[in-house]
Amino acid sequence: MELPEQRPRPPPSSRHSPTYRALLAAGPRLRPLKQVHARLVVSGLYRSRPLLTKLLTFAGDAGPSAASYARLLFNAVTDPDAFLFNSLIRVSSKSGLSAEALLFYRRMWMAGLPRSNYTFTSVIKACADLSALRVGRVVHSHLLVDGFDSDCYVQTALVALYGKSGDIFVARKIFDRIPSPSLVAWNTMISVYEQNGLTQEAIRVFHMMKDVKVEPDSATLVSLLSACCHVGDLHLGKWVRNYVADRGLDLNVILGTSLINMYARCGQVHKAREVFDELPNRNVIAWTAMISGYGMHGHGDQAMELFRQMRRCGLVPNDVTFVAILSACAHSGLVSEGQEVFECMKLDYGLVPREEHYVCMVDMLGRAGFLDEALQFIHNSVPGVPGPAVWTAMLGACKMHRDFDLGVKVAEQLLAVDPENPGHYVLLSNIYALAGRMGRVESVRDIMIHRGLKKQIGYSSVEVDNAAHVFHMGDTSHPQTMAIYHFLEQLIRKMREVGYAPEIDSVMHELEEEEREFALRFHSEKLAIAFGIMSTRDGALIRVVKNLRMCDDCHTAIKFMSVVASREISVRDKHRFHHFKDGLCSCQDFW
DNA sequence: ATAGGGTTAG
Repeated sequence: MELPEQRPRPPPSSRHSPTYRALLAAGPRLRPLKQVHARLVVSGLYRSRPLLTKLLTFAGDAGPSAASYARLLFNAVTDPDAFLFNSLIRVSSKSGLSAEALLFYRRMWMAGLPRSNYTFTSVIKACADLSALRVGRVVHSHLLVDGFDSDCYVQTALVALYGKSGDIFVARKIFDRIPSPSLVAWNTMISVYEQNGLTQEAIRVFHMMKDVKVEPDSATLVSLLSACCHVGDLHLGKWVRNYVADRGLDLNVILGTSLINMYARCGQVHKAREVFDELPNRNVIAWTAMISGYGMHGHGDQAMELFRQMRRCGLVPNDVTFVAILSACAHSGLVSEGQEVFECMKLDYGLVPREEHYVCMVDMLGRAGFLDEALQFIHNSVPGVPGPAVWTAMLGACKMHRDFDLGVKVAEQLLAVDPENPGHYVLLSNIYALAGRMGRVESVRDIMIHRGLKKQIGYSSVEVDNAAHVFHMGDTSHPQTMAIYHFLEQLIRKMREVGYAPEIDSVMHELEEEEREFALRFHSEKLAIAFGIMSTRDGALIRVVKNLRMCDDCHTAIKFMSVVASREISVRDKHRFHHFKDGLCSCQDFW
């Protein structure tokens, strides 16, 4: 009987020399590579450029620690050629050593070696990772001189470079010049829009891509899901979910994590959990996403349970995981649990708390009403000068528990630490108003006008007829504007009849007195909800996503809306979900 | 015989 030949890997092409075959068999694994390296040196083949280049690229792909080994290989060569430089530049930028990649590009140029499209893709990627637009433009001019501007790989890299540096118009211009963009080029353009906050444009480009029959892959879908998160487009999110299932696409951990995040941020935390349970491979990031999802919905106990389970499974939580779990504790009033977690972070995992962790702790103590403890924590436990985020959390607690005198002191601290942020002036002004110090309100307003500081622009989006509709404060751009305002007026009248009284104090201070109530009535979330109620069938859930934190008045008003319109209304603000039903909010007013 | 572009968690 003939025995099958025992071979661990398929045989590399027999045209290759034994040494080259050994190299291919080693692959991007450090130990086998070093063995082949030794063999090269012993057999005197070390001067072979192709062998050396292949060795170097494999070394570069062999994990983060291998980059220095690749460097070592390169430095042993006295007269490196263009191929070897290209490999080294690529390896450097891939391992996050972008600045070194640029230095090697310079050395290559000084050595008088010819640059190719291969050179440029790697160098441009290095520039993109550094957001080094000025250097990037110089490199761009080099490639124009050398005539590589119609190479599709180079064009795609340029789109990413300009996109990452924030110059989306140039990115789009380059993209539009690509005759028939590849899947990767489409993905790059979509992600550029998404990363720059132009969600609607990202979705539009995705539809253009579908129109020209380019099949999306998992990278496309990951960007698309991120877009769904931004505007709360659950319909599109579900479409992605079905697309993955119908095509039998591999539910890899990145795509799976994006789906978990999408469901959680679109208000369907149980669906997020379903995806989480289905995921074949779960890493720390997937666990963190799920924990954070529970936290956002005020399910601190479930977040804690998952955190414990994660540790039992032997996974190592990282600093981001701790932000998620601490924030979950803060939003659910789990003070002693949170304090334990904070200690565990330092003792069991040797992590050094960052500002965000301190913010969570202050937030947690403050929300729960332990204002003195929170202040003490700032003074005793936060190292160095506490940053603006710490004071903002403290200020939120002062407002929530109506200690306006302390609030004023905290807000003044906040402004002292970061005098450039317009949002901080608004906070200071609001707390002065709440403390009844109207003279101060006026002077803060004058300072803002004098220094030309503007508030961040708020928006809310609501899903109607399977599409996200975006509203700004006092928005009149919607085709049904008149009807929406009329409907909202009527709604507010009914709300007043059952006891709603607008809280004028919540209005941004820079408006004139008579404008205040008007502005309050037309905050973007109120417009979005009015449009949602008038455009959907009785009893349908209204889902709104807002980019900023809701104001006090809106929070109260929406409770009344849920009563007079008999609707459940879910609002995701900057920090968490608010689920309004029968005049109550799921956050139990702890927000 | 040698080298390519895009994607994830607060």
